[in-house]
Amino acid sequence: MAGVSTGTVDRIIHSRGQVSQENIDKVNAIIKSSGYKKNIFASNLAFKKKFKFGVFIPKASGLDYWEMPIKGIHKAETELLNYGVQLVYFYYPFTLEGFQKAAQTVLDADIDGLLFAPIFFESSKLFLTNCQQKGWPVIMIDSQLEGFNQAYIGQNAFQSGFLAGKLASIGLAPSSKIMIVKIARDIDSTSTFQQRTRGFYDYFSQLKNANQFELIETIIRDEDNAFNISEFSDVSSLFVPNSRAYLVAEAIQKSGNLPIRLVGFDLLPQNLAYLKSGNIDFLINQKPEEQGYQGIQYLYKTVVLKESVTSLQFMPLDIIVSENCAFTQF
Amino acid sequence: MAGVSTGTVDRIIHSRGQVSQENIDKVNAIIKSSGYKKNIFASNLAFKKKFKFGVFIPKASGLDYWEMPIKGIHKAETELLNYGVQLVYFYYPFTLEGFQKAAQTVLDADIDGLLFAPIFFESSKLFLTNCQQKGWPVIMIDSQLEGFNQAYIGQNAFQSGFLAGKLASIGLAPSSKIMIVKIARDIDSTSTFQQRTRGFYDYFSQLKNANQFELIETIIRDEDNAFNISEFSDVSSLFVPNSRAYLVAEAIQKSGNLPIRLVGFDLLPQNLAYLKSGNIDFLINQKPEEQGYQGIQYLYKTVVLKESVTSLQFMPLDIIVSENCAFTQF
DNA sequence: GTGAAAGCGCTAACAG
DNA sequence: CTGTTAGCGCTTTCAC
Repeated sequence: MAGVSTGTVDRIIHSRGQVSQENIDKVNAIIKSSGYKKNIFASNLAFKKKFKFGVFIPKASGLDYWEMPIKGIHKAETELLNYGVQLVYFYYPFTLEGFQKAAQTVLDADIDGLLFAPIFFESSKLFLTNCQQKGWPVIMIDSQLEGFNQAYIGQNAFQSGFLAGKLASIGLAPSSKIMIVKIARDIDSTSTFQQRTRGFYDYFSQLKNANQFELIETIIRDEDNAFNISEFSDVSSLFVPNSRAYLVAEAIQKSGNLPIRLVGFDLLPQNLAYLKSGNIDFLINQKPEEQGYQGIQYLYKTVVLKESVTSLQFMPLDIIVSENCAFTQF
Repeated sequence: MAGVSTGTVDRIIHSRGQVSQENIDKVNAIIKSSGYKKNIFASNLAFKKKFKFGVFIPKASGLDYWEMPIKGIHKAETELLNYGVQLVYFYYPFTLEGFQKAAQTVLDADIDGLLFAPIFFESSKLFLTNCQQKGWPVIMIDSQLEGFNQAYIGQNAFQSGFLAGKLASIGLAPSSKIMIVKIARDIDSTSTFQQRTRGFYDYFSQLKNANQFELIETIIRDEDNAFNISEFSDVSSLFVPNSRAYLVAEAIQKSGNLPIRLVGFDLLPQNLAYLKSGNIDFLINQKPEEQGYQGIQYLYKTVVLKESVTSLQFMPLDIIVSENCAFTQF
């Protein structure tokens, strides 16, 4: 239509340069007016390059949280198999040293994009700077690296704690005692953990009658140490700001199923078991499978399809009780 | 590999016949052992046919529920535009006659698959039988047509009522009064409505102490009739088994924000407003946008990609409170 | 029954 | 800067 060859049109569409401005304008005008859209089938057929995306997350061991994002990542991998996408996995043992060692391997790899869980904040910042220098598109899941304007898929940790405040207190008699149970190896004093706790407190401070509940805390440093719930028999509701609610649930069950409200995070098999037995009342689901799946899809859309995608996607704050846990997706 | 031409292989793969059994076996064996998968891009490129899917749902009017699935359908439509998919919309006025009239139009249409909301049960059964005779792949959303072994994406209505029972009663003092508010034009006495109500009752009958709560009902036939909440000031918790909780919330607000728990369905703008104002406590989200989106994707995968997809997909029972409503997807 | 061959629309390498 | 052309893997027609 423009009186030029397909080669010229191709150069214009893909901005490969080496075309006269005159032709660029002419062709772009025709593309617009004729509503031309390229045929994806023909395009993918002819375009043979394979894309490699790195997956840089902690190694799942046993009934681990990190099995869950992997599940979603595998799903995306299967779906994109015929679409010229290949994943390269970099798992690392869940220690700072393990992370740092693996980080170097990742940086040496030949990849076109990266899915990354920035667990270790300081090291992650350094690592991310290196990635940016290489010009890699990076999508982060699970934890948000503040101060970096990078793509992130995961929950708003503050808001999830805020929500937990509601769940821990709804329907409770005024002046009830609510306790935060901090089961924290040092690794867990992550920003996510802190932000959830802050959000939890914030919920109560914004209530119209701020003194309606009494908030206390207890800290358990060693998670092997049995939690003695009977010490806290006057507490109505418990909040565990990480995935270890099952440890508390176990204690409650052993003490004869005390009727204490318990709110926690993550659909680990252990947590689900106590949800069904009634010892855990609410779990907030981070949708880790979805995070993994969406993360890979993000890379596909960004790198392969060159679409512009919103880079900040907060996962919904999914409330799970025993009555709806069988119907969660994935 | 089998020493035959591509033509022969093609005839075998598509079961077009006119091939010797010997070759059929030989080629099938090779396909299996070599793990051959056909290149979907090349296939679709050579196979020039465009696919038309019908969308057969009620016409949305104003701030209507049916705007929501359409949102998801449009999203899928945009995504699949370049993939040889075209949608044809058949909207109908939300009456039995409107449905029946439109149904005939749909049956006369030239489409390769159908997304369908079987609101009017009896007529839908007849319609569906006709679709099956035409060999159309059909995906139903919103309501499940029992007795038909057809693809469905939507909630399990019974279980959503069961969940509502939990939400309506959690934390309540024993012997509290809980009321079901049936705001039903006759149209609403749908199976979905009934099933939710049954699920709600079932929740209370399976409680260990079945007499813990007192359940009552009230029926409002004409939704323009103001609901007089002050008649029920001894009620602790209300359940509205359809999307009209906002009518009750309005009454509560007008009566001075009585502290009554209110549980309803669907994130209509009106409902969301009362969720934020605190007059509605829980909404169960059917994810109608997701249903529309997934429905079209189902047709695409089934018809275009010829993948086998699970045909029964229950939507999650999504619990929305004011603390997480800003983070729902879509 | 079977094989040969002409596209499908696009990409990318090559020759000017 | 521009045009030409050989595929990409599959479908389908036509000839045998």
